[in-house]
Amino acid sequence: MRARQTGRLATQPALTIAVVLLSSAGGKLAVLLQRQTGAGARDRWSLPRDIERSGETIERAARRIAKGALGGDPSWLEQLATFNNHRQKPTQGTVTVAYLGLVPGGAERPMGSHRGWFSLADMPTLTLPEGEFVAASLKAARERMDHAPIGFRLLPTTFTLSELQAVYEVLLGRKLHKASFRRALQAAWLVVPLEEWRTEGRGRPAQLYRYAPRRRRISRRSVRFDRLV
Amino acid sequence: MRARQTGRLATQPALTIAVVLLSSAGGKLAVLLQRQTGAGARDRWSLPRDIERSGETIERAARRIAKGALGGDPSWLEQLATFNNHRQKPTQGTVTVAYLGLVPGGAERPMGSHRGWFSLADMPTLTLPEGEFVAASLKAARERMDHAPIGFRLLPTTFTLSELQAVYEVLLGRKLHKASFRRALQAAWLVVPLEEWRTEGRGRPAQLYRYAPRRRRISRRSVRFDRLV
DNA sequence: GAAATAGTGTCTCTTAGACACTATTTC
DNA sequence: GAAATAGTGTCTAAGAGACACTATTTC
Repeated sequence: MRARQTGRLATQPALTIAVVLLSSAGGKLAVLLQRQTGAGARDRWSLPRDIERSGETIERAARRIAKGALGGDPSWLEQLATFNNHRQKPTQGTVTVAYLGLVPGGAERPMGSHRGWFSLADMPTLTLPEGEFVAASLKAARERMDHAPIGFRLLPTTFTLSELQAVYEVLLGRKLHKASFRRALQAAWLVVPLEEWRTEGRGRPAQLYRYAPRRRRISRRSVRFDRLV
Repeated sequence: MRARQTGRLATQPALTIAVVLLSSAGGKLAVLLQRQTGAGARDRWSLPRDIERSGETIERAARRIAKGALGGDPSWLEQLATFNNHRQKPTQGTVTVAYLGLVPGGAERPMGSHRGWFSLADMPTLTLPEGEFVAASLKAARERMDHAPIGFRLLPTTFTLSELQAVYEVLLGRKLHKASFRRALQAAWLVVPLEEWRTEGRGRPAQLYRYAPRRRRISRRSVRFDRLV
């Protein structure tokens, strides 16, 4: 039952780990792409990815890849799913574990010529599997946004409530009611106001807030049949 | 960059796929376990599992394993996550993809001596990784219950509303209000009543229902901060 | 002052949950 | 009739969204 000495029948190439790094920039979601480096690499953008190293956990490999692409740690890292490319014959047997990483946005780094943030709307065409990873990451972010503080991980440590609302509007795909949004936020005891204000062009300066969940309300959630597909 | 001919450095054993099959029985959730067969197998219960076969999709492998354990297809099959057992030295490098399968309950099959349904409360001790798979499957079922018809997949095609409510109460971990539960169900247009009734011991017979989602209400869902941990 | 953005008070409509019932069965 | 389960009508309190404001900035 063990792998043959030839190493062909019951073995397969080491796992590939790909990381979809999402951030918010200017009211939109952005994904980090990089040009493939090395000799035989074609000149196209792709997700940060690498092969798992010997003795390394999948989780640690994902963190290493994210760190290598960002220069720092993401604020959130979570496994998405495992795919195998059964479509393409040449890469038959390739198994990729996709991860979702969230990066505090707002800083708008340019990131150089071989690496950059691309708005999801105007993104270069990726390979079919990589496109699926990005789609899966969006789906996951939207599904988990009310179980995990996804919105807060996409923003820097201090933010305005309008910025927070904009992130949630992008994730939900629709406009939210301002007063209602703030009431719900206040009732959940998730943010604390700072004694700082930020002026952004015209208009009244907005107060800055920090994510600091305080009281853990016993979430007496009911069944939500209305969200079923 | 390709695997060496020796097949040791950049390769690893084929993927293992494990399937957590959940069902509802008597107001409780049950998981399907089987005794390991074959020569070197120790006499303990474990999840249905197997190695991915050459050229087989992970998804198809999971379906094959589920079918082998059940004798039929599960009503729901979904990838949970991919784990590697970094704790145990001998199995270093073992990568397991865990799947969640839902099985229509109510039939209460005994399933023989080397295979059976175990209530989650009084389940034999599993290995550490397999225990994690079961825990992850419960977590996933609970998290996705309002995005996917988890409750309906755990019940046979016809069921009473009390049975449905009991399933959701197990998933939520708390009692639900009967009138409120039925109102929400009716508003979502998810079930249709049949002209059949079932008598269960004492009490008024219950009308049977069938899962048949009709009108797709435009789910104008708002942000739910109250569910954040 | 105009335009733009931040932030709030009040009203209404929906809905979850409580309460109290009625209905139909077995014993 | 008692006990048990199914199923419903009504009230209340909470919350989401609409509307209409006030507040503070730049131009």
